[in-house]
Amino acid sequence: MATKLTIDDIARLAGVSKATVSRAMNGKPDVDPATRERILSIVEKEGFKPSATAVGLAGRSHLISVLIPSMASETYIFDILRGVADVVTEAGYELVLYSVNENAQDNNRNTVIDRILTSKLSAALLAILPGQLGGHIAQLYKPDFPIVMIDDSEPPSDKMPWVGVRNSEGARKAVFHLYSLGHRRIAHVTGPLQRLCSRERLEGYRSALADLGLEYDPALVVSGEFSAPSGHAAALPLFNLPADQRPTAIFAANDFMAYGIIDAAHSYHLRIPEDIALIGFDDTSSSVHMQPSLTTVRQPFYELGQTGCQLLFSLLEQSRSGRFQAYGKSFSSFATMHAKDFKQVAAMPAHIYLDTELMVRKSCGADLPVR
Amino acid sequence: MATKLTIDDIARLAGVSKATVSRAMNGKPDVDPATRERILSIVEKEGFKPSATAVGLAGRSHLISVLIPSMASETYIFDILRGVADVVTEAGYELVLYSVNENAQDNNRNTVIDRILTSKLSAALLAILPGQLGGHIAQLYKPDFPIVMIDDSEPPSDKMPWVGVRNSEGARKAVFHLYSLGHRRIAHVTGPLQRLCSRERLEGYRSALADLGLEYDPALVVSGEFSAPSGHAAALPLFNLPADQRPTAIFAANDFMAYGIIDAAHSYHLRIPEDIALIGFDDTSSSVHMQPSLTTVRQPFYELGQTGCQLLFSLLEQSRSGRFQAYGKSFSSFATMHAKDFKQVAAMPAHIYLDTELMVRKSCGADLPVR
DNA sequence: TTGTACGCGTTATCAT
DNA sequence: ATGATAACGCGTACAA
Repeated sequence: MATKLTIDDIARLAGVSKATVSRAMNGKPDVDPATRERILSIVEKEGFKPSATAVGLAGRSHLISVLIPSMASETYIFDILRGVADVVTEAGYELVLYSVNENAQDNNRNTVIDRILTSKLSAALLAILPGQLGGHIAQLYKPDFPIVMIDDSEPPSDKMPWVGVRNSEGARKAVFHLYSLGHRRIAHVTGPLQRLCSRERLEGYRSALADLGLEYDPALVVSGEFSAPSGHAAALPLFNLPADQRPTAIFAANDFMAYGIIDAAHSYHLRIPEDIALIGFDDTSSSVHMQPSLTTVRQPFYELGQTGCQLLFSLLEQSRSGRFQAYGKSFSSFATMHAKDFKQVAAMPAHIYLDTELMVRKSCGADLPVR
Repeated sequence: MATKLTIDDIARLAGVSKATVSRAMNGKPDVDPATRERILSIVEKEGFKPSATAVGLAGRSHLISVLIPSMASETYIFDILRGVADVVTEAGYELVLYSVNENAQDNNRNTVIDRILTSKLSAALLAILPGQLGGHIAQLYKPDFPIVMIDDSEPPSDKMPWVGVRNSEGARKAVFHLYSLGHRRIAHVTGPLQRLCSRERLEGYRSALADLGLEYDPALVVSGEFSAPSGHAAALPLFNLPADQRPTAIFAANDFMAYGIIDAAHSYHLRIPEDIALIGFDDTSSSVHMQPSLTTVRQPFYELGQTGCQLLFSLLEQSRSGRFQAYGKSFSSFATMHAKDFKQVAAMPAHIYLDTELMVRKSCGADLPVR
């Protein structure tokens, strides 16, 4: 059924005014418990859901805008998005998706962002914009419109709430693991160094070498572009080194470059992992299917989305003054989350770092005898 | 800037009433050209954008709801979504994303769908729901709320608008190609047969065999579940056949199963493509990176999303009575699309089939001498 | 051709 | 504790 039931209908059925119905549903304190109970049961029984548009017009939007890069071949965006979507849905909110063309001029970008701000459609913004795109969001910081950034962009300012991954730690896990397997000449193929995550992984690689007492050899560090072809290209100078200077292991700054390295190894008749051990970064969904299956540093993309979204809700909670109640029992899931998590959520720090996990598979040669 | 500019402000600046502003912006016929020009230029100059919420409340929602499965490990959903997002954005609409849990009870599903319908937030619905999920959408057909389904679900009724792929033709391309390379014992690993796309691919396989004068051998047809492990498992009975009955080529109903088959071949010390040629289906983004790179039947996922969305807009166009104009020059992109494409778009058929494309790579052995 | 007035569903404010 | 009323911003009959 579910037709054009309005708040007036409920008010009439309950014999009260619509104001009271609204109060009851939003958990305002000043409602007689008996009245509230009666109203909520009618709401429940009739299956009344407030019109999202009307709520929005009245300044209580239940929409969250989410920005993603449109060209993203990088499939992990989807995993982040799923995390976001699940939390948004759980909270009884809706998700409005905008895709931003990375190649477009600033103009285009700002158009989208303008639209989000001026349409006043949504209550907050979650930006999943890797690389340079993110910087442009920084200016948007307004006290009444919560924004959270997810991903590897540099936190543009101390004020901008931000969720990311401990890239440096992740890189260290990879290098330590290779060391434990007996490797001493460990190469690194970096990502584009204008991106913070690339620099952090490089930094982790270097600090791990230092901690292990290994010398940093510039000949063993090649930079790529996060794509498979660039990984292939980056592998060539390493493979062309004299056998006694050639690395016995490579840590690639992402999985796609590792794919390219596998391909290059084939051309050179080098076996992975017997001749060269390999570890990637990301745990892209296909990495487990590669031949050999790719050992990699897993980023918790789904959790990244969840966490970013929770942070956003906590900011929303702060900007609205402590309301945010559940819509009767029909939204009990949100009520639960609220009761359980909110005190601590409301105290969430502005910058959150999540941990990576080393996924040990075949390409690192963990099941081979230590060299 | 872009602040709280309302239609009243524009009206005041133009010295007319808000009604006239509204008419001018929506391309209503009964506005003096000079007045319209003046109003639009002011709109342009001030950068006025109507509040999306208010527009929605007034019954002119610019939101499109999109349903996707939440558990989708299947990354192609994201490609479809990008196609949808780009068309939606191009049209000056916004996209509201809902993820549906496949495993949840009907209850859960209907909750989401109910929310979409009763919140009256969006003007139309695009459902990207593979498999069984799709069936539930069928009942939703209402004349005033356009719905389009994308994907492999069976078109639930003649009335339900639907966009899909020519699965049978795609399968035929694979089999014909293998035949041209000299293969005569061609096996097929099917998807789950309760899904229409699996049955269609099987049907294409059989019809191609028939056309080529090859006998259909039930021993060469094994069913899988669209996952890599199921592909691995399905390969075993084929590899265990006596050498003279063993297939020389396998056509897998999707790429993930092909990955499993590659893995199984390793265990059996069978080389791909030298001993067994392999073709998959989908062109999942990682297939090009496999070792060997996977020859596969490409589905145009991005285009699927675009087309589905265009179909949806054409239905929207039908249900609103011939309006749908551009918002002055700021939305010129949509105006362009409108002028260029709409006549034909408005005549789009309810069911649309897109073509597949055979991507020839290494795994089929196309660069080997014909057997 | 243009203006007036109402409706959409909710929340805030001020009364009671 | 509850009610009445005024926004919120736009589209659109209906009137002029």
